Amino acid sequence: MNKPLPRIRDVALAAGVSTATVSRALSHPEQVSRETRERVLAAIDATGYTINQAARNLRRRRTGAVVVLVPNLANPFFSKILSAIAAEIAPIGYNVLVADTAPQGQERDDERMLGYLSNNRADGLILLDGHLPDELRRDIGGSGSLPPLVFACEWIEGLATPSVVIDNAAGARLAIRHLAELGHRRIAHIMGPPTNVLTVERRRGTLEGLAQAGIPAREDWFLPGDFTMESGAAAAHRWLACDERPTGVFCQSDEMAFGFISELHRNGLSVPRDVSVVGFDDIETASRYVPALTTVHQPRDGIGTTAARMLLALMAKDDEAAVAVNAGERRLLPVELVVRESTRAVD
Amino acid sequence: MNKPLPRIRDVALAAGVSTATVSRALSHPEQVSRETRERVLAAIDATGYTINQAARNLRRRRTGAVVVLVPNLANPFFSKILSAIAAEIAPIGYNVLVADTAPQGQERDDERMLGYLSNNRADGLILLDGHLPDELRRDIGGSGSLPPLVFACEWIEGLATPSVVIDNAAGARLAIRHLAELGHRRIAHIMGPPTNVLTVERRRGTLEGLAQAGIPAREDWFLPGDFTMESGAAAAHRWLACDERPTGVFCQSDEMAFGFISELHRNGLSVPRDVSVVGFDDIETASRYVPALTTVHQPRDGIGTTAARMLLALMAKDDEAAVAVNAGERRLLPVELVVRESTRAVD
DNA sequence: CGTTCTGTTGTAATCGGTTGCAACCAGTCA
DNA sequence: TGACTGGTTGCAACCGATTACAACAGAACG
Repeated sequence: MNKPLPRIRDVALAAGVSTATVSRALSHPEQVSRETRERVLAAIDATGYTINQAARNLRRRRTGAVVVLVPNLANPFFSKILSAIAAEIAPIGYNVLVADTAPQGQERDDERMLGYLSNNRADGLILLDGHLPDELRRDIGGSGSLPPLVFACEWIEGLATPSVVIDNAAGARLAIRHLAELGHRRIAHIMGPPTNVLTVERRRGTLEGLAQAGIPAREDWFLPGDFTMESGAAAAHRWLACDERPTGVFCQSDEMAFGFISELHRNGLSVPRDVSVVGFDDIETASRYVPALTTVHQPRDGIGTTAARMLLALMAKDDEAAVAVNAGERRLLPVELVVRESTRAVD
Repeated sequence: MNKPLPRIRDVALAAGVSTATVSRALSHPEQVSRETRERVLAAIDATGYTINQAARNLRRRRTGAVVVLVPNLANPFFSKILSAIAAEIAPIGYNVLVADTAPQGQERDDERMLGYLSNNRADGLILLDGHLPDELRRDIGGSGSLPPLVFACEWIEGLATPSVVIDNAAGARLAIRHLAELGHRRIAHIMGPPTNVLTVERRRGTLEGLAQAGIPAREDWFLPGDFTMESGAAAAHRWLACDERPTGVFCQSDEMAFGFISELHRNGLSVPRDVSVVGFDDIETASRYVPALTTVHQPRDGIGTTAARMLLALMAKDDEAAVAVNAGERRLLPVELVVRESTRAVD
């Protein structure tokens, strides 16, 4: 039933050449005469040979894989980016290996995460998670034995690593300005996890936006959250409890906006009638929510694609100098505000 | 900068033993005396040794990877299942390799997909996509050189392959019965892609449900769709055009329900006031949609977890007979209806 | 015609672990 | 004391590709 797979030797035999020639016909076709090449290809066809990646990788001293560390695979925001990365990298012949840094139901397993990073596991690394174990931060900083690596979306403050990110502060400013232009003066702000870099940046942008609009910031209207729908719902209760309710709310993620809006709905309130809401991310559902969500658009495809291309570039060049040049490069992708139905002018 | 990684030989040297002993200390600790084992572990620590997977895999004639074929990574429904699979498989020491069978922006690349299936790419396979190239179907049917494989969610009619699926027809019956019990007699049905097995099953369940409720099926109320929000929106227009509009709509996916509802909303209609809507899947957003969506719940975690465990079991046993027993096993997971706000009794 | 060059092919070492087999040791038993 | 046992360990042959190097043939050249 499980007959042994044909090896390169079998192909060589069938084609009447040496294994070296077969190997070259596959890896460096230009080094083989047309005639032999065709004979080899025919033999491969005849034998049904497929290359043994493990052997090739061992000899070539590489792994043929790119690891993508995702904070939460189940989150559509990340899976879309992952999808774009895969679409870019897989056709080149690399395997895309996903690692969920915070798998559901399990606690973070730093041990295993570190395992992914050792450079005999992958030839390249894309990190969508800026929240890494300290041990690793040290590795990245020092010249540890890490493969080329690119951050996407998130990053680690103070580390000069290539990364592709959006202008989070600018996005937040856009959101606030939009609300301000609609006449909102009492603006609440639902935030992400306190230690998250995105939270910090968007918070900064929010403060700047408020300042630009001449609206004094009220810290008690900066509500805690963690990017999830549930935390958005929790924030809704805090909002309901305000004695002077803000008329506009900027949520640091679309999912929190959904949670917020749906919880208000359960309490008989409606958006944008009773309050205007702006999200952040522009995930797929945003345009099909009720009401369609006004939000800050992130080019998720672009993020994934760009990160993948940067990584491939890094992996391609062994040239130390060139790598050094790119070391700290931070590609900044533009954000834009998409105005839909969830915001309206104050009465 | 890029000093060579320590090899097993270096560890052996440091510990004063042979490479064989180091290898055994790692792979078969019980075969090594406690004393030596500790010495080896200390040496590993001291040298910073990490095992070279390519070498190990080559020698062990395995790949250490499990491939998951996903129809659409960007779809939260699948990414959640993938997440569950990863959570189950990664801790065991396997790499989880994802392959998007229909990557965005690119056409299906059957050539590459087949590459993933050759058993020197992965030790096991989980297929979330029942729509496979013919060439492959043949491989699965025959005793080709495929690794153990499990279908999840979808499957291929007529192939005796282990699979974990939900009772799609039962789910559809539940949905229809619910609408019928609320007094709906004019019921529309928005379907998935015609060739999809899920579409077929759910359509069958729908017909059965209608029959059980004594409602004659009206084929002109079976609207085409493809599981996406956009197709749901398109169906909304067909519904609007009906001269005698159905009062209840069963959508074969939550996303189509979102599309349908949001498009009605844009046209000034509201759910469940003007029409009751039932979805299918119970994706994360369903409970936070406005209105919260009544839908057929799929245990996505359970699907992923079960599929992963079945695969691991298959991979573990070399026992041909045992494999044969499991060959056609179809694990059926239960569905249930979650009643929320998007449905109500007819006036 | 001898020499050099170019293009093609084969030989064999190598990548870095794993594991069958044999050697060895100490302890047990007759 | 010698045979035997069971537990540890080392030797060396693998796994299956890649590639440095050498060999060789034919072309081009003086």
